Amino acid sequence: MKRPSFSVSVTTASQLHDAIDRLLPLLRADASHAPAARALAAAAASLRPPSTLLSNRILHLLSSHPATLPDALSLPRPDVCSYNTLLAALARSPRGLASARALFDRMPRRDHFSWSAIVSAHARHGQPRAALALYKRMLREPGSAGADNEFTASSGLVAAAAARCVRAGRELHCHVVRRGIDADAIIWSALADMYAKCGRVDDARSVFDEMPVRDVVSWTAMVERYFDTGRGSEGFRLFVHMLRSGVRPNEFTYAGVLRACAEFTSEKLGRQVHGRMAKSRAGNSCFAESALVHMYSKCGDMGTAICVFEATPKPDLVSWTAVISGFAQNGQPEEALCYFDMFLRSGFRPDHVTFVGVLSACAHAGLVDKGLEVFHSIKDEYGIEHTADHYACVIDLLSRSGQFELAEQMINKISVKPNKFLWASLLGGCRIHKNIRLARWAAEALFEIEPENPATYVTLANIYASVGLFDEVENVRQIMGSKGIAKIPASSWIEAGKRVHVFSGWG
DNA sequence: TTAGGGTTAG
Repeated sequence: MKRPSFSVSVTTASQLHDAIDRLLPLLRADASHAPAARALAAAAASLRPPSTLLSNRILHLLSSHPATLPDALSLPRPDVCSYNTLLAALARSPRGLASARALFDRMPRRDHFSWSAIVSAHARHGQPRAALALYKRMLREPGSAGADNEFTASSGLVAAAAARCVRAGRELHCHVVRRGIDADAIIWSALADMYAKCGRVDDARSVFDEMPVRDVVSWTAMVERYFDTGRGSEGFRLFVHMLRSGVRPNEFTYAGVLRACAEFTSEKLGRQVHGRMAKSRAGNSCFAESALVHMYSKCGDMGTAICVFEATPKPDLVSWTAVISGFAQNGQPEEALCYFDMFLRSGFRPDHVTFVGVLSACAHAGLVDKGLEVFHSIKDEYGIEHTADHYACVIDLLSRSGQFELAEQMINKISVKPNKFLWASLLGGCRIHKNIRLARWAAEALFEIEPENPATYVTLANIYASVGLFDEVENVRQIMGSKGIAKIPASSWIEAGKRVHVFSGWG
């Protein structure tokens, strides 16, 4: 039985204000403080004379947790601030958009607090176009000419970013500059983010360069934008620039840069970053250390990866998953499964990512029964829905071992949309076991997803060649040529007697 | 004019 952590014995207005200050963070974190909040509300209601300020603060307190939000909604709303408080609370709750909008529409009066809350609510809840329309409506609304400020403008920018609408974003940018509301750091961050989300990384960089203040977060965000768009070298260059500017990286910066080192398999840079991390407090987070494990395993150095893991003081789910997946990807499935056992014995609960590692280990080790057992346990034992990646792994497992009947059955009753890894796994299995019918099926699906990927054509041609279907090989070659997918020198398709040799690469 | 609204890194 939990002891009540908060006792209500307050009578004066100032005692009530103090009590609200103390209770607010507690209630936010834990619904068990709901009775204390209700008691404060009762005490405030009996106070004479009544105070609008106090009742709005009570409203704020009660609306800060879903458990007490209904209490807040039943209280009187003396002024626009009361409405705004409830509006923001509804906008924060996962399915609260409709009720937030209904409240907004019923409000007797609206100010810039109300508009920024409703615009950002629509942007956050997947309705960015509606958010932009509301922003425009605000500008037209009689009597609200001065309503837009840096708060409403940044909500508008979030909406433009979410809608991937660079036209609206640029308009807002001009508007912000014209109105002179570009003075604070948040609006600059929102501007840079808007351009980046609209695919204009260079514009985001221009905004970044003009920012009046840049902190570690804005630097890290800008570096990440380069990585996310595949512009690794610019990202690394900006990271070095950041270090030279004297900005100290934190664990987010390190994790992002290491992830990029893994992606671009830049082991040398990764080791340098590791060296720097070792000297910094930020390097001590298990978050950054997981990124190190991931980087080393991506670069094929499981020895160092495991050293980093063993030295992590408190490895978490992500650290364990990085090790398990690392072993699986580096052709050491037994170690992967061994670490998975240790992980389970340490009392952790795997998540969907952990299972991708475990299943791919089973596939690499050819452990069909174990893999199927794990696959079924994901849903039956752990209550986790199967993802497209789980299916891809299990199809890999089945088709590598030639169990095409089961693989086909599974694909036909799959509960998610099959991804390219699933079809590529099936195609790979068909190559080993020379299954023409399913190879065609897989290749067709891959052509739909990635019409330009030469690997699919080459694999399919290889499969045809392996069973002597040379006309089909020629057919594939011609399709590739006609689509201009890759320049294939005729010498790459050498016909020697009755054998066609298909190279998997060309210069 | 106290209370309520806005951003960026995994």
